[in-house]
Amino acid sequence: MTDSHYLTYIHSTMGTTERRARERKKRREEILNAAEKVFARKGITSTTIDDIATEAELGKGTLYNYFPSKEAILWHCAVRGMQKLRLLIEKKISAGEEAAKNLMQMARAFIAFSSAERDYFNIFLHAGMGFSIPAGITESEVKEVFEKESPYGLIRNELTEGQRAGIFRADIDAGVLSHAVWLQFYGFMQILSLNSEMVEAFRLNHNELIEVNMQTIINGIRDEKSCH
Amino acid sequence: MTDSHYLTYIHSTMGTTERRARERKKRREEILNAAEKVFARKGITSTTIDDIATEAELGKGTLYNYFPSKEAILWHCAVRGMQKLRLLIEKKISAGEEAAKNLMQMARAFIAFSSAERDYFNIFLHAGMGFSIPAGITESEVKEVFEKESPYGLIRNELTEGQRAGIFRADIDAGVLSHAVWLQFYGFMQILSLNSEMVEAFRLNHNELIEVNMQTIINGIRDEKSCH
Amino acid sequence: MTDSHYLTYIHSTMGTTERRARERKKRREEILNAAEKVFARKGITSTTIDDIATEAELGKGTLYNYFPSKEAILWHCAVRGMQKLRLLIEKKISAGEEAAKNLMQMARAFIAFSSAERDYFNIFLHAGMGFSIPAGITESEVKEVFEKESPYGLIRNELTEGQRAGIFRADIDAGVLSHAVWLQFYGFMQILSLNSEMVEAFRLNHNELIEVNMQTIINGIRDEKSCH
Amino acid sequence: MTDSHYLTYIHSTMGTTERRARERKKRREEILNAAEKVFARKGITSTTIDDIATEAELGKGTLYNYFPSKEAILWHCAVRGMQKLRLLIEKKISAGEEAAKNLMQMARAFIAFSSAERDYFNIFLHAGMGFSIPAGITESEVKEVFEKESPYGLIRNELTEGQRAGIFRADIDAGVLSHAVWLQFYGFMQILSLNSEMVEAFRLNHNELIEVNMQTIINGIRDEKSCH
DNA sequence: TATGAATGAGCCTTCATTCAT
DNA sequence: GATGAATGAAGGCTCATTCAT
Repeated sequence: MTDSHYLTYIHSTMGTTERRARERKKRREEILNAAEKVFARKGITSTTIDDIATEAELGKGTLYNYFPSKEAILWHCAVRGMQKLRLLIEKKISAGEEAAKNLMQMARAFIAFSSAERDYFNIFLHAGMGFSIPAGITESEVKEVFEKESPYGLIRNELTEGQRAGIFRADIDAGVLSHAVWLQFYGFMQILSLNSEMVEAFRLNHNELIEVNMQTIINGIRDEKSCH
Repeated sequence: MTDSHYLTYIHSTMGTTERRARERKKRREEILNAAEKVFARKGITSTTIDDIATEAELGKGTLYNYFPSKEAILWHCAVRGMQKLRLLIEKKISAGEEAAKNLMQMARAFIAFSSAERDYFNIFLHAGMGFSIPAGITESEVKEVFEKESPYGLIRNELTEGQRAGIFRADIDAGVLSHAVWLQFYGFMQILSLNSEMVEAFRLNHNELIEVNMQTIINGIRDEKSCH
Repeated sequence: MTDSHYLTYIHSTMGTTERRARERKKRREEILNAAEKVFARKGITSTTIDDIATEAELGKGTLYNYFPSKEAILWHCAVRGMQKLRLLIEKKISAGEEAAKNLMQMARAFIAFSSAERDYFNIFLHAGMGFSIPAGITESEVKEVFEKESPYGLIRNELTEGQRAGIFRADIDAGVLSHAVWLQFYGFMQILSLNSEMVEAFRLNHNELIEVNMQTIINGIRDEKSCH
Repeated sequence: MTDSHYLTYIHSTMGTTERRARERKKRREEILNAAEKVFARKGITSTTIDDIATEAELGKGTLYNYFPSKEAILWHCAVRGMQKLRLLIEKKISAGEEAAKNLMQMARAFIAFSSAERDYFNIFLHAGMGFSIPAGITESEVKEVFEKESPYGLIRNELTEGQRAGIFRADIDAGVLSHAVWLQFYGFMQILSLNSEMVEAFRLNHNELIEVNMQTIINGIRDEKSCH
């Protein structure tokens, strides 16, 4: 019974717990990976728990050791999407830049994302992401994700900055304006992603549509006095 | 067997085809009425064909003599909603008025509708309305409805007029711009209607949010040169 | 258009409705027949809806057009069992006979039934029959069945008569006494039916046990003064 | 490494087997304690192995080191209940007392127990206790428990004594009579415990019902000649 | 011995659609 | 045209038990 032995014991105990937690986390991620794949391949409503389990090469029951319901799996996929989107946006903006330019950069990141990760928009919609509260998830969880993981916070920063600099209309509360802009960005991308067939049927150019839209929004919030 | 009886018989024979068509149409409407009631009461995904049949006081099979599928019923409800919305908008605009004012009036009609007929927004969303192509409905049917029954045409008129008058940016094709605006109006209302809980959770003012949004869109498409 | 034609029309309409009802009833009975068979063969908890559907040569969904749940099917089987038991008892008693003799006849009918229709006792138990209120069935339904279909009413008649004749103790309210006796008959048969293995393990004679028990109960309620 | 440390080590080695056995037994009891708590709280059918493991603050797998199955856990809970009941009864009877009085005392103990420990009756019922043979438990184990731990033996003693004293009918074998009485006591309590709702629905007095029943049973086995 | 992740058969129920009458 | 009984695939979720560590 040396100290080292004792320490080893402690250490191994700590290691076990840690390893367990690490593996649990990894498994969770694998399940979400599998879910995303199947959602993309089969569509969300057609995806069954079995499909996800098969894709994850796990037993059906195992999934329920990690998530309380199918809906929760979907929601957590959506959270990941938000995180990805936010990271993408963060890369495109810079602290010193003019707010309107940053906002336009954000918009472009949105565009890039919506085109590269179209599946996430379906997930966002079905998860009620971007705003509603799914069963099994608490309101505060949703709020926290919204504020910390979604791009909302970034938008708000730019808007506040832009108002201070006199570029954006200051007659509207920054909170309200940020929500409005977020919902515009978001709602538009979502509706577009839902309806790609019709965009094609009308022979519209998807990217042009988005570009126009984003410019419109940003123009729309400019302080009119700043225009000359 | 009186004359009147006989005459009635003759008469009914003569008009049989017409009457048949009239009655068929009436029955269709009744089914849609029933469907809308149930959709509003139980929510769309929870509504079954049985529910609609019961509400319509018809046999379940009868519904299938009038519509090819449940989805089609939903879609036709959505078409009705579009028609209602369009009528509402038409009342608010006038031919001689300035395009920007007419557009703002349209926006207000949208707001009024989305609040008075919230159920229709759910129907729009679930029907994939506003853009996608449901099973059992042909693409051309969808296109026709979109162009003739939806407010899209009205928006397009105003935008064209506004571009001609130099008020709205003319560097963008009217078709693209109209789609962009329509999608903005529509997508925003929809996302809002889906997420009233979170609007409340964040203590936002629903109407203010809408008003700001609508103004932003219209401001956004103004010709910047027109501003001084 | 003769009267007869008219009448025929009416008649055929009536006939259709009637036939429908008749067939519905018949189908219900067939389902219950099938259920009873499977319950007896596989045991109640092991029986699945699929088993019953297969036995009934019907689709699984069809069963749900006739009964709201598996539990309800079980309960209705139990009701039938009660009716059978009551009929059997009614045959064994006669209006003019002495109450104690009639009661003993009842007891014998109980014995006969519990041995011939042992499966019903399992059904009674699992259905919570004889007293409790299963989901999907209203309390008043249960009460009505208990009073009209179960042997309870017959027991009560005899006890009242026996009290009047001075044979049974009259110091106890007839209602209470009837319930007590019913529960004794019933509970005893049930516990016995549940535990036939152990009866065999102890090499007890099943019928003797029952006979002794029944006599004991009837002796037990005799008016002690009547004894000399 | 102090002496005490060393001594402890020696000591623990010497007594290891004993201590092991002691601890094993203790652990078993803890599991049963936990199980009983959960059974009472959640109802037996709704209780899962996980629930029990959580309540016992043990891993799920550990339970399987102590009991072969969930059913076995339930059965051992039932055995404990029997022991409690038997102890309760033993306190109420005295060797010198008349058999009929002792029997009535037993009945009262039964009543007290069924009311104070209602959960045990549910356990008894679900364990098939009182008579049947659960999987994982041998017939001889069941028999032994029945004879040594259940109140059956006490009942049998009194009946034999009562027969000898000429108070109870001697025309029936003591074994059969004891079983009959035991089943009556037991079956009646059980059926009552299952059906408290209906007892209330019929506005019956629970305690009166029991008292009447118990008296009836005891009266029923009296030797009729002994009555004057 | 203790653990808890993994398992997967199994269950009840729903519901859009068909079709014989 | 009207009806509603019949269908059966499909789906989300549970949970006793096993087993590698």
